[in-house]
This record gives sequence, structure tokens and C-alpha cells, in this order.
Amino acid sequence: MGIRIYNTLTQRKEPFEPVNPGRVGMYVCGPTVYKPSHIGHAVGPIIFDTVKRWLTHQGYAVTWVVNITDVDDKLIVEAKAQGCPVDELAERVTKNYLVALDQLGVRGIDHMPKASEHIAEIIDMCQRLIAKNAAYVSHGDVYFDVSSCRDYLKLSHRKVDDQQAGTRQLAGGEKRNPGDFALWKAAKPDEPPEVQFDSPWGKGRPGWHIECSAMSSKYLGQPFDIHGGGEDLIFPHHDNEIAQSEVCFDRPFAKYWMHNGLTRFNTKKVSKSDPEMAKLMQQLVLSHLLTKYPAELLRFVVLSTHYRRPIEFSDEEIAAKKKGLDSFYRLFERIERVTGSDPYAGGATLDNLFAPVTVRVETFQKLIAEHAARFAEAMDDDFNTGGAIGVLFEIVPAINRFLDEQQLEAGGNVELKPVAAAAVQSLRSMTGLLGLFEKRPPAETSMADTMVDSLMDVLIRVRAEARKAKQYTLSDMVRDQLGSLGIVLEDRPGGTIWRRS
RNA sequence: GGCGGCGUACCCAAGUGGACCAAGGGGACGGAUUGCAAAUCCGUUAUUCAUGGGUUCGAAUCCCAUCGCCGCCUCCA
Repeated sequence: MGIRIYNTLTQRKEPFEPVNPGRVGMYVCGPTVYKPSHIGHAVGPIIFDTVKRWLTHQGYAVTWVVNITDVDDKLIVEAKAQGCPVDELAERVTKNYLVALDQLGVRGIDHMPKASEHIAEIIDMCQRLIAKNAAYVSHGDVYFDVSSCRDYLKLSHRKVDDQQAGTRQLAGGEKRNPGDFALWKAAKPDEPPEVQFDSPWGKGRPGWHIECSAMSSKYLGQPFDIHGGGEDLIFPHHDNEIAQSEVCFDRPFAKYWMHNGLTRFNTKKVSKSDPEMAKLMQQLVLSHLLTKYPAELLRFVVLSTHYRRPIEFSDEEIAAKKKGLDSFYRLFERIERVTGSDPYAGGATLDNLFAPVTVRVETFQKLIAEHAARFAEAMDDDFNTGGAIGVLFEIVPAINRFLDEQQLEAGGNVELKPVAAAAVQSLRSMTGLLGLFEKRPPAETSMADTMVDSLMDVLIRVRAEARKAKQYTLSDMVRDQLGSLGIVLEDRPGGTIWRRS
């Protein structure tokens, strides 16, 4: 049926047809790097990373751009407070952000352009707009004249007149219309030299909005296919991007506008500038969360809900999601132990399933294939990762059931082991499209040394002897005491295994 | 005030006109399995989708109204 995407511009789901057949250009608004990034900044990249994975899987060659806004009022203020240069602050925050994204499995970003490195392109756009009479210079500032754009605010579906009067008169009387926004801001005397760039209008720096227009058109051309970001950016940021870009180049800007729901905490939007949220913010800083929870769990939490819905981010919710995730890890552990195949090995494809079919396993294989189809259906439907994960949760018991029924763990039907292994490979090929279970999870503690393993072997062997002699008081004591140390024993058909709880 | 969205079981959540009189996860309860556990499997947990009207042969899904919550209109992923 093909991919369908909800387009904010048209307010409905549309069949996805790229501007250029077979190729997709995708631009997502990245952070302004002035303070440590929080969980909300990771949501977009995780979602669009998954979008790219799915588009790629469906045969498109995707180019994905995420910008870094490293010149901005807030950076200047923050750098001053910290007593360091603006570029140093930006670099530090950016670096931490990239480390976090990497841990979260965001790998698909092709370009991460910085505003400070695209001043020439920005100035060029300003000049074009001035030449077209769509922008004007005022005291060293350059403003976009919103009246030059007939369908201004078409993305947010507002009317210029409906905007509350007077709220945007901060810049004083230098604007022709209160709604006009800055393309270029003249430098103020006390601003550090690293944010003072030469321009035809004197020293200054870019306004907000313009860098996204300049950089997206540079890396993706115009029009390009998908423009994404948090839904709080629809107005004014994305409306303004559209206005300046379309007036500048006389052609459509972006075809599909995708907006992700905002992360919430205690039902409130997660926001650095909200004073009430400020106290809680350190709990929601990415680097902190990543010490508290496995990155894979955070990614899983984000993808468990459809991207347009807000996510309530709480310890309770994460703990519940973790239990679900664990059932996957246990299945993988089990399949590895029983079949000897590595579930985390790459190169898995659904085709593995259609290896030698016997009547006995045909139903099972068909079942997996049907689930794979449902998974694809969900992903095609506006990247419904929540629904897709629901399908994965049905596959796990199906494989466990097969293992149980065919008594594979107890050593029966050895010839069916490859079938079970292939089913897990199939499952893994689906989770891989969500960026999940791509590699073996790191050991839960740093003490994963061989000594612990050896000691556990000794304890398990001693306990086995006790059980053989039916000395259950003793064997249960070993198990209980290990339990209080956070170690769980499982007596399996093939012997006892242990894991940390 | 304007614009946008949301309200599905105890909690999270998919489904947005019939093929589903509602997936899936967590929790709870019962069963199988086990020496007992753990893990795994099976089953139960919404005659109903905020409320009230309407459209339709048919609605959780469309329309209107009401209530509640959230986002944007200032910086924000």
C-alpha cells in the first residue's frame, strides 16, 4: 500500500511520493546548544532516525540533515555567565549531545551543519530577499516583511490578524509590521567578537529561522521532501522558514511537514525556560538519564508511542517499559543457549525463514511471516512504531511457544533448532529497523569479570549436588541468599543458569 | 481571545466509518510446568472507546454541543 505520512501542512495523512523518485531529503531542526540537552532533544532524532531506517528499508536513498544552532542570544548570555567564549560553549554542548545521540542509536544523520559556518549562505539569502523587496534594512538589522508572503502562516493555519496584538514589539519601532522577523541582527557593542560577523550591513549575526532555510537548501535543495521538528516549532519557526525560503527561491520549500509530540513530565512540557521545570531539569538532562537507564531502554520508551503523541516521561513509566524489554532479552538469551546461534549477529533477513520447510513447522513460519507483514503495515502507516512494537510483542511468545512445544530446550527435535534461530533472526531484522537490539547489551555491572563467573559455577555445582541428594533446604538456602544479593537462579532443562535481577 | 491537539480497561497504549462489538505492554488473578522457585506457556481482567445529541444500513472512528487536560500565539525539540 505504500508509506503514508501525516502532513501538518495539509492536516491529513498523504501517500508519500518523494520529489525525486527513489531519493529522499529530510531536514530536522536540531538544538540551540547553550545548555545541556534534555530528553526532549533526543526524541526527534530517535524518531527521525527510525523514519530514515524505514524509508531506507523501503528502498529510498535518504539524506538526513540536522542543524546545530550555535549563534544565538541565549548562547551569548550563557557564555557570559560562564565566562567562556561562545564557540567554546557551543562546542562543549554539541559534543555532549552527539555522544548521547550515539548511545541512543541515532546513526543516520548525514550532515550536521552549524549556523556559524554558513554565514555566507545566510547573507546571500538576505541579499536576495532585500533585492526582491521582501526584506529591508533597519539600523543594521535586516527584517523579513511578512506582507511579501501571500500565504504566510499556512503551516500553523493562523491569520496574521489573529495573533495577539502587541506581543512582539520587543524590537521597538524599527519594524514595518509587528509580525516582521529578523533575518540579521546588528551586533551590540558588548557582544563578544566570535559572534560578530561581517556583513553588508555591518557587524552582526543571523536571526533565528534563517539558518535553517539557508542550510536546508544548501544540503538538500529546494523543494526537499520531509521537514521535521517538535510541534512547538510550527509557529513561528517553521512558518518563517517557509515564508523566507519560498519568497527567496520562488518555489515550494518542503513537501511533508512532520511534527513530533513534546515530552512531558508531570503532565507539563519539558522546557529549559520554564522556571517550574528548571528544578526538575537536571533529572531530565540526557547525560544524567543515560547514567540512570540503558540507552536502549530510553529509545524503546520513545518508540513505544506514536511520534505525534506526547510522551509522559516518568520513572514509573520507564520501569514498566523495562519489564517488557526484558522479555526480548530473555528470548535472545534462551535462543542463543538452545540453538547456539548469536541473535545479535548482523545480516539477518526475513528470507532466512524460508529455508527448508517441513509440514511440522510450516504453521509456525507462516505465523512469523504474517506478523512481519503486520509490522510493515504499521510502519507504512505514518511510522506507527507503537503499533509495530505491539506486533513484536506477539512474536516473542510465539517463538517461546515453539521452543516449548518442540521441546528444543530439553534436547528434542534438534533438527528444528535452525527454524527457531531463523525466527529470531526474523524478529531481529524487524527490531533492527527500530534501532533496537542491534548489539548485545553491555554487561550490567563493570564487575563482569571471570572471577564472578567462576564463583557462580562453583555455587551452582554444589547446589546441584544438594538437589540430587534431595537436600532442598540447603539448595533453597543457596538460591535465597543469592537472591538477596540480586542474583536469580533458573533451573532449566539443560542445567541451572543465573542472571542479575 | 485566536490556532492546534488530546480524552480508549487499574496504569501505559494501537486502532480514526464495516473484514477488530477494540492489538499489545505493565499490574492483578487463575491454570500448566517445577521438589519448591525463577523463566516460559495458556487463560481471565473494556457488551465498551470523556459526556449528551446527530449523520449513516453501520461509528471508538464523521458532525454539533458540553466538560476536562495539554501545546502554540515570547525562547523552545
